[in-house]
Amino acid sequence: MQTQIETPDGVFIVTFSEHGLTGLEFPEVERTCAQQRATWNLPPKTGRWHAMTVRAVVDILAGRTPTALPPLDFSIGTDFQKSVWAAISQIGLGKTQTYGQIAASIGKPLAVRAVGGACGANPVPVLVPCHRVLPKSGGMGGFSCGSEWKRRLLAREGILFPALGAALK
DNA sequence: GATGTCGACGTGG
DNA sequence: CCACGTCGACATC
Repeated sequence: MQTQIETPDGVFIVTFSEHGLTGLEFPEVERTCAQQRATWNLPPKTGRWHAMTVRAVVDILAGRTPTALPPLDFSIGTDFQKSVWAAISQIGLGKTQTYGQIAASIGKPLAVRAVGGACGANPVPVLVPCHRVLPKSGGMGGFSCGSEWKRRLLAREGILFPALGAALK
């Protein structure tokens, strides 16, 4: 089940399963009306999730900690990915972790690169703040949805990015 | 010090 | 196999 949510930053597209939120996409250049699916069309349960998602995303975009999150359905991921995502979800707003720290926190200090992979596979960016995971070296690392978004998200949380000109020291 | 190469990890193509 | 949203160690200038 797919629907959209509107924010000051554009229209995001979210996908729900029986158990919760399974996907979230950034506003893209392509914005066809084909996906128009009014919320009134959704089952009550999903409608509520939708409302929660809207509020959560808007809050985060505004740099505030969301009061409530919809249930997230990670069942689509592998065990490894689930543990990575769980670890990432615990990063507080305005804080950051390195890929290495995430790897260590799930008991696989060497699987750093694999963490990067799991981040990229994260179906629910923003809510699972994969953008708060930075390379130890100080750069910004990559971002599947476009590094521009990563930078913007971080900026909203008060993490002005040194890179992109200014050195990281 | 400043670079360069390499191995380790899980997933998907 | 190979390529990634990496890191740290070690080898060489």
